[in-house]
Order: sequence, then C-alpha cells, then structure tokens
Amino acid sequence: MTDGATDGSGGRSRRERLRADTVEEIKRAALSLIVERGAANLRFTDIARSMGMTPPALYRYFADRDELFTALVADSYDSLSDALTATRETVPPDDLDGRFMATCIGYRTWAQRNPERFALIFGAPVPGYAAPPDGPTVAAGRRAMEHMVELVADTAERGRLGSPPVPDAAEALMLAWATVHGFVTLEAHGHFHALDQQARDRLFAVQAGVAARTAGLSPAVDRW
Amino acid sequence: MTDGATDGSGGRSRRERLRADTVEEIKRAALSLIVERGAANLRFTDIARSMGMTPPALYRYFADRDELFTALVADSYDSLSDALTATRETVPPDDLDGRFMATCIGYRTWAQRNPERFALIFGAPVPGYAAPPDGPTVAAGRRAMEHMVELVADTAERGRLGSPPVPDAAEALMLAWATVHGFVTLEAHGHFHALDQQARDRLFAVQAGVAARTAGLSPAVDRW
DNA sequence: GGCAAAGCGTTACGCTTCATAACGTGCCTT
DNA sequence: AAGGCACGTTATGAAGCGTAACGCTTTGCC
Repeated sequence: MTDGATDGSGGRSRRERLRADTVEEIKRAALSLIVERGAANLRFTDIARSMGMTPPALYRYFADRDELFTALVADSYDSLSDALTATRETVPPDDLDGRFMATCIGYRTWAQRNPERFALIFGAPVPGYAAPPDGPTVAAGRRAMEHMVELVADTAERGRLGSPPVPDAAEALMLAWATVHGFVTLEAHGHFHALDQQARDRLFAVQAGVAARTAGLSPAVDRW
Repeated sequence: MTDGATDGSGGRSRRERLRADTVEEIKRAALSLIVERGAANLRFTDIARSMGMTPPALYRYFADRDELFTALVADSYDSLSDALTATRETVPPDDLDGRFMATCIGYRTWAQRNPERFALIFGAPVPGYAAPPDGPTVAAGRRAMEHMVELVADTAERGRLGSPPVPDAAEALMLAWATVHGFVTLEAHGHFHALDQQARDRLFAVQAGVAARTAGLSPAVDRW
C-alpha cells in the first residue's frame, strides 16, 4: 500500500486529516480577522501570525492571497445555502407561502449575522480581489440559488401560482429575489441607518410580501 | 490685495485654477484606470505614471490614497444625482407615473454606463478602503437620494397616492428604492448573466412597475 | 527689473506586505 | 533503521505607500 494509514477514518490518511484541519483553521483565522478589522485590512501576514505561524507557511496551503479569498467566498455561499435550508425546514412542506417568507427572512437574518460573508459574496470593500469566472465560487453560488428555484418549482408543481407579473416562473423568481436582495443589501451597507431596528423589521416583512406576490404567491403578510 | 491676479475668471487666481485642473486630471486618470483594470488593481503609483508624474507629487493634492477614493465616491454620487435629474426632466412635471418610471430607468441606465462609479458607491471590489462616516460622501449620498424623496413628495402633495403597503410615504419610497436597487445591483454584479439583454430589459420594466406600486403609484407598465 | 516666498515636482529613503528560495526537521513507509 | 516527503523556518527579493530633503518655477512686492 502506498497510501499510508488508511484506517477507519473515512479513507483519509492522518496526514490528509491534519492538512484539512490546518486549511480550516486558516480560513477560520482569516474570517475572524475580517470580522475584527474588516476585509479591507486583512493582511496575509496577520493570518499566519494570529495562529502562531510565519507567513510563508501559508503558501503550503494556498497558492496566493486570491486563492484563499476564493475559498472564503465559496464557503460563504455554502454557509448561506445551509442557512436557507435550515430556515425553510422550520416550516411544513405544504405551507408554501410560509416557506417562501421563511426563506426571505432567513436570507436577511443570515446577512445580518454574517455581514462579512455577505460582503464577500455580494461585493463590499474587499482588497485587490476579483473572483475567477470559472472558479469554485460560481458553482457554490449556483447551489445557493437553487433553493429559490426549488421553492418556486414546488409552488408551480402544485398549481398554486397566482398571477405573477411575468409568465416564466424562473423569471418571476429572479424579480422576487432582487426585491428581497435590494432591501438586504441596502440595509447591510448602512443605507437604512435612519430607521431603527423595529421599523426595519416591519418594512422587511412588507418587502418580503411584495416579493412573494411577485413570485405568484399571496401570503398573509400580517403573519410576519 | 494679497490674492494675486483676481481677474475675471470667477475670483480664483491662476494658481488656484491650475491646481483645480490638476485635481480633476488626477480623478479622471484614477477613474480611467479603474475602468481599465478594475478598482481592485488601482495603484497610487500608476495614477501618477499615467499622467506623466512621479508618485509623491500626488501627495500635494491628496493626503493619501483614501482621500482620493473619498473624492471619487463623492463625485460618483454627484454623477448619479445629475443623471437622475436629467432623466426626470425628460418627462413633464404633471406625469407623476412617468417621472417615477423614468427615474427608475435612469438609475439603472446610469449604473450600466458607469459600472465603476456604481461599484464605488455600493461597495464592490475596492482596495483597502472604507468611507469615513463623516466625510463628504455622506452629504453627496444624501443629495442623490433626495431625488427619490422629492418624487414622492410631489406625488403625495397632489393627493395622488394610491394605497402603498405602509402608511409613511418615505418608508414606502425606501422599499421602492430597494426593489429597483436589488435588480440593478444583481444585474451589475453579473448575477443575471443567464438572461440576455432583451429579457433583462423586459424584466426591469416589470420590476420598476412593482416599485411604483409600492410607492403608491399605479403606472401603465406596458408603456415601458 | 530684482528679490523673497510659496507652490510644485523631483530624487532619495524607510517601512510594510506579498511572494519565492533555500534550508532544516520530524513523521511515515519500507 | 534509513530514505522520502510534507511541513515550517529563516533569508531574500520586489513592489507599493508614504515621508524627507532638495531644486526649479511662478507669484507678488518693492
């Protein structure tokens, strides 16, 4: 056997496990620094120092700064994806309106709890970084968006769609997404600072309702 | 007179004019480089070189890199402001629906024609920069947003508001803005790349109509 | 016209960061 | 027990931001 100790731990050798752990630790450290001092002030050097290593060691795990950023973006998409799944599952499958609204709220809540990840995905002050057009971020992004698609597919399948403003369900969904995303983005970037939290919550429920109707649903907004 | 040649040119001395011209040239050069290579890859050094100067010379005009960025952001807001004004004025004052829709379209068109400025304002890949909370960008941003406010004020004044989803006209306007902005942002950041230009145009008209109804208007969407 | 002052741009320098090169060290296989 | 490989270190290079010190030009005053 050339592969070392292929024991009972998922077919990965001890080396591979240690390596994977280090990769995770690096990403955690990076994200933590981003939270602390902003993605703008993230220095490759500091990541290493914050975990008791010297800067060049990181190059064993990431080819350069951009590759690390790409990994962070992809992870952020996954995090969003998980959050949306979790939120959706809190509502029974037959309550379509409820699932839609819950997803909208989950989207916003995730953005509020993970501002740095939200910023990484949707382009806020990030250093000299541009996502590679063919990189893993694209796949991860597509995966995250499939939640929305499934949501509407579910709805369409059951013939419960009302009269969305456009005939194509996928297009209607994009508009609904844009409606929710606009609110979340502006809020995350501080453009709603004139309103207090309660007012924003109230307005968001209204906005989510607008999105729902755009998607062809007709939720009872006052439930939210 | 201590002020030198205060001739007929607006009360500014020749020195002051030359200085202002240089400032403008620097900003133009910076923006041009941003368009070429992306805001991420903007180097202070390159700005100077691109206009035949040496890097330290720029410090006569801007204290540091951030101050230049702040100026660019403020200018971007002004540019947006001007564009919105111009667009709105193409529709007669008594056509409120028309003015609203024109403003929405103007917002999107400006974003499409000035992607780098849009990115500067709404947070896309910009180097290690965070806008100062008390800087000129805030004032410029407020100015730009007053267009929207005026628009709704106009409408409310004439008692033409329908039944917006929230009682406060200003709040309804924010939601309308979020609706339009969500579409524009996602489109600008390439999240609608699956759709061709024509499909996007069609969808945007629908989205602007949604926004209008949110603001309490009831436009004939098929006009757009 | 001559002179002092201020503005402007240059070269020279220091500091920080990203990234590479060359070198040691410990684990893991055989 | 020995060799290979992954890992981490120190040493070094290159590039960018920002400061300091210097010289030229313009400007305003006699």
